[in-house]
Amino acid sequence: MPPNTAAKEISLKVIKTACSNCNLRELCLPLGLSDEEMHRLDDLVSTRKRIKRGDYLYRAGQEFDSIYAIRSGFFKTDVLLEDGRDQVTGFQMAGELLGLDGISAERHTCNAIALEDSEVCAIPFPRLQSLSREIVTLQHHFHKVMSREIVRDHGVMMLLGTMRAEERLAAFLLNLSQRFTARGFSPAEFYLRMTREEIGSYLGLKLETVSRAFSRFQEEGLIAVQQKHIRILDIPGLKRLMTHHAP
Amino acid sequence: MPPNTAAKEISLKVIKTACSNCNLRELCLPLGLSDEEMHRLDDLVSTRKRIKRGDYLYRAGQEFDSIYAIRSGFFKTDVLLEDGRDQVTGFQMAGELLGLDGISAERHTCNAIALEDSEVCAIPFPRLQSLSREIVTLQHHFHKVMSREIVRDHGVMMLLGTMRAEERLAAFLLNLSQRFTARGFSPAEFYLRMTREEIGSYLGLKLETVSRAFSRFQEEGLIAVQQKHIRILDIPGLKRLMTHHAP
DNA sequence: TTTTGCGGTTGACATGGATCAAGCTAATTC
DNA sequence: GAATTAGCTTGATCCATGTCAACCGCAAAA
Repeated sequence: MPPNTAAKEISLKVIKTACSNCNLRELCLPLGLSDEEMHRLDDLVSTRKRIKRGDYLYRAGQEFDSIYAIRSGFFKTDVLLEDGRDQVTGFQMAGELLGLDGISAERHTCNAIALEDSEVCAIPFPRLQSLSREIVTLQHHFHKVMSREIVRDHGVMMLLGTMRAEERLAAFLLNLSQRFTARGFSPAEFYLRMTREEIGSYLGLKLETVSRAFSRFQEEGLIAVQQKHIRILDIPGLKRLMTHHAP
Repeated sequence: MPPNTAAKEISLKVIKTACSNCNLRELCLPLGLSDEEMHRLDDLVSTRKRIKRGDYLYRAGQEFDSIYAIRSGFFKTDVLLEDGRDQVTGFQMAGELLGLDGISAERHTCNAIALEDSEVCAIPFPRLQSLSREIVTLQHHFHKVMSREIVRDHGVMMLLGTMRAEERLAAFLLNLSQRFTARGFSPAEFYLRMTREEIGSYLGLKLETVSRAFSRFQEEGLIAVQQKHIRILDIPGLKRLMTHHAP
């Protein structure tokens, strides 16, 4: 192999690691930054990490030092209660941040587990804090990201507190669809990365209930399910289900 | 009235408005700041606002410009769904912050309603952002406060997703008890500021279920209830209820 | 003081989702 | 390619909580 080829490969790799060349920059932390600012962020976000399917990115109780931006792949986060019960608190995909809950006690409060082979950018939190004191846009955006997480959680609380099983699942599918769309994928057709049990845990339901709801949706022509492959056939129908099925 | 008395009163009032003289400073935003830093925060947090019982501090949809620190009183926040369903997303007491959800879209996403006559300090958010670029401790603390809110929400999701009615109520009472304790009140005896319906909405239960759970706790000698007056008789008993009643 | 009404309690009954159980499907391992 | 297994589907039954309804009690209004 001629040496210049190797050099090119290396340099390509370096370029690909930078925020400024990441195709997720409009979804992720760099949103709204100028070129100059983004290059300063590049220095910070240099560590990339591969996580195999099933592996932990971090565990509850571990010391917190970085937040993570998902570059590719799919994660779930879950919380464990002392008595063994656990709950999935979220599913995260490319361009989303993991670890914000750890800031509060400087210790992670949940587990983050890859649901497929994934790649994340580690962002050392103290350095992010310094940089966001210098780059106002970064500070503002970071605050918005944290706040958005709070709003998202309120949505989940709403779902768990007031919706019935089928409404919850409809809301879940519509949410996935919308997030896939934002990433340039089909809004109507996707593979679920999580099991029925994980969906159930997230939605406060048992896996059997999730399965039955999928079957019902299929019978009613709202979706086509084949294991983890989902095609949404009637988005307005799913939306109607959510608003008109009030008790 | 001699003029110097009036002057004294005014100056007292001014002093009382400042963070540096607020007895909540160890719970609230100023936590960890030096005297000099706290005085700089004082300038920012100058606007006090009284909210009568039943009145809105802000409403979902309103433009966001400030977060609020509760100086005295008690609030609830709730989210409304299009179809009329609503859910209480939290109860807030003195020293806690309201409005963090509004940062994300620069618009409040929930209603904040006083459950008793209350007083809040308005903190203009853009100014808080500037100041936290200058005062590192303030920046760090603010990040922790936001993160703590995320962790709290995960706790509620856990509660709504995996706990049964009596466990939820036990968790709720223990949480109140602990927060009252942190404010120097009795851990065992307090008045609820909210109705059974509001508790139910927060816990994802109907008011009848809440009422029955209260009665059951009383029968079992865990608490003494008389309307809104609660005395916790057996804190370990309530804790046991939460961990050993797993399905 | 009496009236009114909201919030709370309690009972009887209904039901959505949990639980238990069996069988199926499609990966993964051998 | 067969065997194994994790994940999924479906049916039968059960139970916690919701629903509906009656009544109680305290606080505000008259």
